[in-house]
Amino acid sequence: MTIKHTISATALRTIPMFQGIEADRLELIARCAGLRRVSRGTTVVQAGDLIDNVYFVLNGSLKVLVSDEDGREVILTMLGHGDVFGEMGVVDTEPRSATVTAVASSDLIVIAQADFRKILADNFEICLRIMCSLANRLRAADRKIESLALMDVYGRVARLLLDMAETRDGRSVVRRKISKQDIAKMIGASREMVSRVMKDLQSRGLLEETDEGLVLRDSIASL
Amino acid sequence: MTIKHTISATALRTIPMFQGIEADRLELIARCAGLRRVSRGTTVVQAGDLIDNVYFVLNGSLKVLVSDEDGREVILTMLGHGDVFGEMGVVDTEPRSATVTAVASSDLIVIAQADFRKILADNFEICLRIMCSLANRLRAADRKIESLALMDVYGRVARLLLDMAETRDGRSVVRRKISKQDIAKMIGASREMVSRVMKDLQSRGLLEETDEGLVLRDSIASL
DNA sequence: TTTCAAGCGTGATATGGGTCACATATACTC
DNA sequence: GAGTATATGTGACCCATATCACGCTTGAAA
Repeated sequence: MTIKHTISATALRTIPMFQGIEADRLELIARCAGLRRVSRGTTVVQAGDLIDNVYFVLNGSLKVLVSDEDGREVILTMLGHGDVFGEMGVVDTEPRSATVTAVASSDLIVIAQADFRKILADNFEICLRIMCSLANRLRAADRKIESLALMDVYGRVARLLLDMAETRDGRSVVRRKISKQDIAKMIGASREMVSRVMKDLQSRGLLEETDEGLVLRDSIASL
Repeated sequence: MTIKHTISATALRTIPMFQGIEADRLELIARCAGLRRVSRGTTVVQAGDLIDNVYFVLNGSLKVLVSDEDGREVILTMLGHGDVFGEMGVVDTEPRSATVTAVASSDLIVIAQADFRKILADNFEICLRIMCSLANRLRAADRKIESLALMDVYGRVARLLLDMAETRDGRSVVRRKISKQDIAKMIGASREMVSRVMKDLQSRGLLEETDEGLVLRDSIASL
């Protein structure tokens, strides 16, 4: 595991969590922070591990997943620039509840748990932002529970695509490249079913594959 | 809506969140707190509402639920003594994401959002505990996602019962009274299916209805 | 180039579990 | 105690989806 101890306050500032924090405080934080680069496929933390560090994603992409004894997986979230993980271990002593794996090579800021706890104690603003991030993840998780319990695979695919889309000159477009395998794991469906559903959505004109990414028609929202 | 402004620091102290807080600070907190009694069926907060208050459950029982446009419901969690809700509104400005309804008459401590934000700023300990509670709820939500995505109704019923059980002279027993309707809504299944599954579990001796409550046999865990 | 691993498309088949349709039961209100 | 809602058992039906079993593509490694 390669950790360089050369995080500048400037690098920290690219993370929303640390924006607007006074320069001298940020300097102190930077001093506890390391950089870790991971390549595609690397597992950063494993479910069941004891908690060690808090991580901030500088760039790249990672998936948070749990799997059962037969190896079937569910992807709980995808993480990208600005996201935090491992912060739950700072406030209690439970082991990691999920595995985090890089789906593309990524740069992570690493801060030891104990250091981060001090940072929280000294920076109420960061405390609030961590709470805010937890609250948002909880809302997202609740929405996922809702969709698993109430919607069929069509609806779940549609919702996922809409959630991943950004507005690009008036159209909703999913830029991020994601495999159907992984879509399936994110919505609790089989890979085959996702294939069939997406093919059908394309033939109905609700979805179009361009080199820009997946373009969604508005009416996909009503599925 | 009946709110009495007569919360004593002693009442606050029954809530784990406030245990171990110094008496004078607790006194200040008590001064912003009101008491609200709600009877069975009362909806305390409604999804979509703007956030107003933070609530702590003194006693009773409430359910947190979301429903879709056809009125089909999912119960996200049950709340009981010591639980908090509405705290997510303190850190951001999203409207309420779920509805909270009393399933038995309950007493709630009510604190206005703005007051609670000040309390957080002055009490790092409470800040940490709120984070801890958010983290635990997130873990529980993730577990629920996992079970919805990977387990069948048998497994989900079994897991729910085990989660609700307490150990009572060597046996796992579910004391809390809960309707099969609500079990169904908690695990994303139909009421009928829950009936059938539980009947089957009883006939296989994995589950027994006594006046103590539902007694679970250990082997139910392997479903 | 060959090769190996991952991802993908698609048909056929089986089934878990939702939905409908009742009959019963239990409880709460007046 | 009558009357009205709310929870429950149970059978029949059938449909949305998982699963299996292929063969095809693509991309990276060797």
